[in-house]
Amino acid sequence: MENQDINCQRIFANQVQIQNCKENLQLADESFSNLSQVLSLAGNEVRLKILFLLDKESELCPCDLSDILEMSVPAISQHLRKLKDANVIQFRKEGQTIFYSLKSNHFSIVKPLFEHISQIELSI
Amino acid sequence: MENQDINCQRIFANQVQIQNCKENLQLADESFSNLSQVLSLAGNEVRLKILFLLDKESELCPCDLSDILEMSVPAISQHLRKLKDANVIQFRKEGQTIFYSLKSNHFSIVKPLFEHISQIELSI
DNA sequence: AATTAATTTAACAATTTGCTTAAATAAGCA
DNA sequence: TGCTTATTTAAGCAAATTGTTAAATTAATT
Repeated sequence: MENQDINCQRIFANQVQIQNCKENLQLADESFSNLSQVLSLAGNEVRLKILFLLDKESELCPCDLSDILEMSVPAISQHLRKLKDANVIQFRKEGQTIFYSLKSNHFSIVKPLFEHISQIELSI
Repeated sequence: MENQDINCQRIFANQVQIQNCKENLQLADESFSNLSQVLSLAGNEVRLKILFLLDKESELCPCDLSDILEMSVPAISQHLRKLKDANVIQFRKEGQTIFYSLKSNHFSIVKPLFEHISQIELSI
C-alpha cells in the first residue's frame, strides 16, 4: 500500500484528529509492542492457566503443570519457554526438578487479569 | 495421552495440591475461555492500537483507522469484525460511514491495559 | 558405570492468523 | 438511473502457533 490517500476521500475526515492519533501512537510505539506481546502470551488459554496457577501456588514444576492441565510435558515445556523468553516467569533448580514462578516485573499487567476469573475464593 | 501417570513418578508430588488446582480450574473453566479470548484479541498489536484509539477518540470509522494505522481498509475491517464478533466493540451507521466504539461490558478488562501505555498525556 | 527420572530440544503436521487482491453490498449524489 | 464512496466479504497465500513423537540433556540413584 504505497498511497493511503487512495482509500478514503471523504470530506469530513478530521485531518487534525488523524494526525494527532498517529503522533500519539508513535510516541508509545514500544509500549504497544511490549504490551501486546505479554497479552498475546496470556491470550492462550493454556498459558493463562499456567500464569494463574503460578500466581496461586507460588511455584510449580513442568511435571506438576502437566498433571494439573492434563497435557504432555513437552507441550507444557514449550509454553514455559515462551513465558521465560518474554521475561514473564523465572525458575530455580532443585535437583532435577525445575520450579517456575512469576517474575514481579509483569505483575501489574498479569495480576489484575485474574480478578476476572470468577473463582470461588471462599473455599481456601 | 491416555495415561498421564506415565509422565511423572516423583515421590514428592503433592497430590492434594494437584487435585485442588484441577478442581479450581474446572470451576472457572468458562472464565478462562472468555478471558483468554479477549486477551488474544488485544494481544495483536494492531487490534490493541484500535482499542486504544477507540477509547481515546470515542468513535472512529474504518476509514479513519486505515489512515491512522497506515493499513489497508480490508485489513482494518477484518480486525474490527473479530472485535465485533467477540462483543468488544459496537457500531452505529451514519450514511455510508460506520462508526465503531468500545462496548462497556469489557471495559474492566480493556481499560486498565492502557495504563501500561506510557503515553505523554500532558500534551493534550 | 548403568539406569532412571525430569526436562528440554528438534522435527514435523495440522490449524490458525493476518495480510493481499478482487468482487460484492450499500448508501449518497449527479 | 448510473456513478462514486465506504465498507464488507471471499479467496488465496505465507507465516506463526501448538500440539505430537522421538531424541538429547542433566542430575540423581543403584
